[in-house]
Amino acid sequence: MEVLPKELIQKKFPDLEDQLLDELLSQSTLREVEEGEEVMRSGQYIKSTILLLSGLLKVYREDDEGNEFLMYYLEPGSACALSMMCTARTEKSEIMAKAVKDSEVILVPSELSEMWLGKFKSWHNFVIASYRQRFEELLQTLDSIAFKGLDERLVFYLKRHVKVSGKQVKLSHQQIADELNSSREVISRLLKKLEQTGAITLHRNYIEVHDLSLGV
Amino acid sequence: MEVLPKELIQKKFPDLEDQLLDELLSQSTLREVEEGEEVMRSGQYIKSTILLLSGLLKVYREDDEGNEFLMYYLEPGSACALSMMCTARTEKSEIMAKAVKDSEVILVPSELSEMWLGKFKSWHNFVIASYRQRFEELLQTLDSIAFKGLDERLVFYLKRHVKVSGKQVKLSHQQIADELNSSREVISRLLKKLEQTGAITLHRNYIEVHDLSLGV
DNA sequence: GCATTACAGTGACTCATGTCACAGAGAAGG
DNA sequence: CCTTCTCTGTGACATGAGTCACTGTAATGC
Repeated sequence: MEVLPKELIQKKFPDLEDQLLDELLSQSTLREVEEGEEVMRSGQYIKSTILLLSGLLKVYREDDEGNEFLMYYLEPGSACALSMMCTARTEKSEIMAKAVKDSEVILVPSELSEMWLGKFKSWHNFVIASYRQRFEELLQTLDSIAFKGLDERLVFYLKRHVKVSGKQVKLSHQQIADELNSSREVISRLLKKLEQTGAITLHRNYIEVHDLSLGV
Repeated sequence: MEVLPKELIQKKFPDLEDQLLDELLSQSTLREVEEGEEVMRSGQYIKSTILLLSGLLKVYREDDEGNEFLMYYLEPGSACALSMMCTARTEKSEIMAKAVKDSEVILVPSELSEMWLGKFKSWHNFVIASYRQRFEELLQTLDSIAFKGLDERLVFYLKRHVKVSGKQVKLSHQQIADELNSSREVISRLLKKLEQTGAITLHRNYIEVHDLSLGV
């Protein structure tokens, strides 16, 4: 357990009121997670709200057979709505959060979070806003799965990735396939096509994105 | 505009505090919608929160080409979280709510709803609970699309339908196909298979559900 | 009662994805 | 330098789902 730098939190979460920050500082814990490490799993341990201070998390679904798909990324300054959401986790699949980069997260015990809802207007707004944003993102994901072919989903996926991590996409085809719940060979082929349109350039273990609008 | 029967609302929304009900009664409007009528469309008109008093609504997504798929059903006593959620509706697709049966909805202007969040603890809880529940249901839908084949999705769909409307499913194959974003012929075949397992019996314009667990 | 319409069933075909089986090319480690 | 592993590329094939064309059959309307 470390000292939380108030200024940093304030910078990342500018909408939270001062008094709340003080409580946050005194009552929550900071945790550093390494790239690849699992941050949470729905319904595991004591539920706490997770605030992301630095780094990058991905939130994804995993079913009983090990299939997974990406729900969305979480960037610093945002909260993992799940921890508040998932009262009853659904039958067979779980929601997982994993660090994509080394990250720092703040863990807020649920009772506290619950209490703050009534006590601090800014916390309340923050939570509501989080719900909204996640809901929207989830809808987008849903859309892309329901209506689009894998080719478009791949472009959508790359766009999101570029947005959070820049144009050097350091992923193997296998990893991408996993997150789209597809298979490597198929992704390889689609990526090849994208390369032919000039949208991207393929390298070993990373992809250079030029202009994804060419890939449609 | 009619008089809202307080007792009825109280019965359907037992968790809302008394004082809130009074404000609700005096400041919101009751609207009756007929089966098949559109209740809302994301981003249309003034946004208001919708409380369902009686009947049944379905909430679904529709993309620019007229494809649609069902998100979830709303039963009396629940709120349409969307109206609060969808600040920025996403590019090309819209969320729609349509009455499956004749229904009565209460329209709460957004400013009011917003204000109540701070003023009434019970409203606040109600809203949070709604968010949670919708989120969960959306996740379930997402799951079924992402991981399951159309056969399982059909079973999942029928189950939901039975839950809200009973074992006499009065739908044509075409309607089902639409809500699953599939095509009639395919649904016909799958239904046929289900009939062969004894899970259902097919009739013209309606399906009799016996035991969907046979259909897996 | 006859014509029309909506719904349901079926076979043939296409297309997108997924799977299997390999092969080559870099990386990594000794 | 040689071995081994991981990542990538590709062809052949299987499967699920969508589409087309057509038939039959119950409901509806005049």
